[in-house]
Amino acid sequence: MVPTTIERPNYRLDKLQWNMVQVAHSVPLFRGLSEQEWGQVTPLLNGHCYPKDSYIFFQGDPPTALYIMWMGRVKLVRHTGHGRDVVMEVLGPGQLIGEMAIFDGRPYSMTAVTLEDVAVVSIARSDFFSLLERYPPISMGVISELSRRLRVTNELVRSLAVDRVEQRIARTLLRLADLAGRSYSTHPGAVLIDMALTRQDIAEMTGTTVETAIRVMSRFRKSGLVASVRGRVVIKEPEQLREVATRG
Amino acid sequence: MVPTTIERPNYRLDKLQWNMVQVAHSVPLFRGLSEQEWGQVTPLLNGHCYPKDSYIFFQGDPPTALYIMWMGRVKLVRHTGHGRDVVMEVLGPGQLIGEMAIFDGRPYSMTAVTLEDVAVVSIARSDFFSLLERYPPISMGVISELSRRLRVTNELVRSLAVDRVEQRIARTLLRLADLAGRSYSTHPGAVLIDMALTRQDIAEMTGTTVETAIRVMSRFRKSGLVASVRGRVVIKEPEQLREVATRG
DNA sequence: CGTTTGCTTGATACGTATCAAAGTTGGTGG
DNA sequence: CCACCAACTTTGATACGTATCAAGCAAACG
Repeated sequence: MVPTTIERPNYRLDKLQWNMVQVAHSVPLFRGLSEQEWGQVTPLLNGHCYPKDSYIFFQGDPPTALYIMWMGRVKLVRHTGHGRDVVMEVLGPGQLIGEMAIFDGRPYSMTAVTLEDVAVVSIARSDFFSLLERYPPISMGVISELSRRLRVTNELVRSLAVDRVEQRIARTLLRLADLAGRSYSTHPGAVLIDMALTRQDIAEMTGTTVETAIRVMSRFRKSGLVASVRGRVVIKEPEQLREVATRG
Repeated sequence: MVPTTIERPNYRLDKLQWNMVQVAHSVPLFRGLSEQEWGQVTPLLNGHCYPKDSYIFFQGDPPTALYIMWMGRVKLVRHTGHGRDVVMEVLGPGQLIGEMAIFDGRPYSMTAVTLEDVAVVSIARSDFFSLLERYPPISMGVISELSRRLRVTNELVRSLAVDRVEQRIARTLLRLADLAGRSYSTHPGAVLIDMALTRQDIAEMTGTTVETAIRVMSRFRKSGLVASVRGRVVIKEPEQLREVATRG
């Protein structure tokens, strides 16, 4: 069986029709704007497509644009001196990329890497500022997204500070399941984490090494908690995994 | 020598005169407002004082007010099940406390504990929202503060994920020196971190145990990098400490 | 196909947590 | 002023978790 059907999203990126009105309607950031205001906003939006495993921007780049996820998922990676990168977050449709850098003008603090074929909408830095000034609901959207991010990151800090690798990985899997989970027919209650995810990724999300991530995942597999299907992780026993995540 | 002079700020909290106009002028959040707008804002502000080691709010409390630091410092503590608390951040004058909770209405995600005598200004949740809607510069201020916090927290995540305890503590000390450092006459170049700071605090800021924090600090002391003076840390050799922080 | 990329397992060393006990300091009240 | 108490600091012995180094294996890919 060729995995192509599961690897590729069900749209052809190169033929994607950019309907900015539709974009403006479905992106949370623009919720709260009136019909007329949408008319003002849409001309400022630019559509872009990126294939899997490509870079939207690099850590250290000057902040030129804010990106809004439209289709697919990206990971935000923080590079460190010694090849031990850290994945800070995985973002999906509707979420913002690069807001911090855009806002304070400092370079992007992370690299945005696509996990699959991705479509995004960008707004030039200067345009974004004029939107912020003119439309209070947009500020609200930004604040809301930043708050959410801060909460997620705080929880990550807590987990890194006090949890052991096993718990951190369990937590991460459950979080990813929330983000990209679909029910998986084989097992009742089983959840497929529907995104390309290497052990290296898991290691970088949990602040550990590939080998340790593999060992933990193997242990989970042998206990029947998870399984791997075509490079994707299936959580077979969400409840038991949750137990692992919370026993400390 | 009585330590009172160094323990207590140079103002008497109980006699603090709340001049809200002055507050509004010097808090970054209100920068960008006109004279007239200040007049609208100040009636919504309430002054509070807290002695050292008291709680402004607890993790889990319903979000009733946003606080703006005026004098002194607080730490934001995340409690975990097993007595291993995590200090997420130390905040000083001008910074916001509780914005996230206020914004999304979920309970405070951390406990705010005063590190010394503290004066804060509070705004009721509902009042804060009306300010946000009416005055775009305030939204900007909130976004700015959230961005800053997110950057700091991201760096903490990176550090917890890849650095060893020694480096994490070195980094933390340098960060605190930036925040609350004053030059210390004994040594040229030496910096006194002017806040009450137990080894327990250091441990909770770096995701380790008291014992390990103590061992590392002892090592630093024996190498002449730091010293302890009346419960306060002096960085005697900032450059060497920076070297420890960045070698990895 | 060969080559790359990701996965897996094992042996070993190192860092840090944990448990235990004693020393130090600042504050309190007699 | 001293004695005492509680909180904080220190040191040591030991166990455990995880990183590191080294190999081999499987699957994907041009």
